[in-house]
Amino acid sequence: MKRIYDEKLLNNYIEMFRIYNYLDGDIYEDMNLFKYEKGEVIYKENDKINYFYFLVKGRLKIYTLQENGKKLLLRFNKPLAILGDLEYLNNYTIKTNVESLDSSLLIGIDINVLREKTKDNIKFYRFIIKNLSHKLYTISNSSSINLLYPVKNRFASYLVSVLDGTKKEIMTSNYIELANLLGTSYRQLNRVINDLTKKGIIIKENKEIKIIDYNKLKTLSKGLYK
Amino acid sequence: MKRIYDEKLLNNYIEMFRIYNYLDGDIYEDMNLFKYEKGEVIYKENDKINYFYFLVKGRLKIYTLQENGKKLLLRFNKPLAILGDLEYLNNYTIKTNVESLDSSLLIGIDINVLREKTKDNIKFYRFIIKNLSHKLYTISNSSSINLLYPVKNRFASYLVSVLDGTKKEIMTSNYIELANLLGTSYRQLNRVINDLTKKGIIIKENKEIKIIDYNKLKTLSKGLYK
DNA sequence: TATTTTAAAGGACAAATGTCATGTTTTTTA
DNA sequence: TAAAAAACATGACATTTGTCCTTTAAAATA
Repeated sequence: MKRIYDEKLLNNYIEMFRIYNYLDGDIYEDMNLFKYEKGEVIYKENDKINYFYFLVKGRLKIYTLQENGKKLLLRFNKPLAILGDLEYLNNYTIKTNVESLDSSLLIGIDINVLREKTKDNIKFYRFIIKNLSHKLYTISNSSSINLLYPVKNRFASYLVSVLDGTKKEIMTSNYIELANLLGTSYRQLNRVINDLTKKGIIIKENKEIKIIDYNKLKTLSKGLYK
Repeated sequence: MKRIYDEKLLNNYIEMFRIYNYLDGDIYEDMNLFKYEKGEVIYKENDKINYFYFLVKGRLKIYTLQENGKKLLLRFNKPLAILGDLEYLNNYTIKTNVESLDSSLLIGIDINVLREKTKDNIKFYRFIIKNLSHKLYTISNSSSINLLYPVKNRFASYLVSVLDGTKKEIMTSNYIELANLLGTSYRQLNRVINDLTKKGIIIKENKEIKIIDYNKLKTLSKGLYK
């Protein structure tokens, strides 16, 4: 982690994501731009929270570690995401690990300063509520899906949800990670991929998964993840 | 559902749960007391939301229905719980079913009136944020637990979490429902109960599960659910 | 380039879980 | 109280998933 002393860049991002819509006044002087490199950890489970962040560039991986050593990827974040909303009013310790997937830029504000300076800022509160609601909405959904459907359906859902209509192939950075994301083992993911390949629904090519039969995939996905 | 015209009772509950800590002024005239009987549905998935509720008496069951007909109990609610916080600022349709477990009393406020009258009420916003944070915190936790641990551990966790230190037996209203709550089948829950019984950890007696060896149960639960 | 490391693929077997069926017990209700 | 319905219990078998291991392919590095 490295602090970036670049007032102009900071202001660019404030402008780009219209952060002035949620925050105002003298809070800007407390904003610091931080750069996290690939693999660097931003939040660590069970730590006390020091900074509230806006992710303005790069991608983050959010996951939990379990006592049995297993790791569960909860989601990815891309700009504009916020970190620390859960801990903003309640004094929880951090409960998920956040790691930078590539070189990321975050605007950080000391959480106590933020609490103090926004304690009457209804715009910011509204922003926080919308963010929390969205996260809750998303996780409620994926949580029940994960529990009730076998990996085959969850994987199909995942594929459908990362496709954007036009694109018909998916870069998989790493199958082990993908297996974690789906809460399963690499072995099982492999079986499922083979199964879908045999059935002519997908094809694996280099590091890509190509969709052959989108309709069948859609059927398998049962409209999950939406 | 029946509206209860009892100003005094309503005021009792407002007093009992200190609702004046979160709301104030002329919103009280918009509060209605509703009574829901056992089995009655308060929120139905995909419906538009009309009322925001405070649960002041009784217990509620929160669950989702999946396309394959399976049902997943997300949690139980007891007073003081709130319904509609997720939909308060975002215009989502309702995404979980809420059903009364016994005869329940709820204070309901027309959601649009509430939105209008609390749009500058930072106390209420703070209350909502705390509630959303708590729900998110809880569900993140249980969600990863459900995915990563077998039913045996989840069931042990469940038992530990519903015990309150002194009590050593648990009323199970219904094993099918309990199986749903844990996201498994009745058959599998039964196997697990038999297994724990054989190992001398619990005993099933009438409609109760008695804890024999709390320490072993605690070990099995791995401190999950907290 | 040669060597080492990491990722990928899949066989073999065991554990966890689900579905279905059938019999028993308990509860509800006519 | 007798009949019907609901809850409970469990065997048999199939499916899903995990663990462990070996081989091969690809990528990173000395």
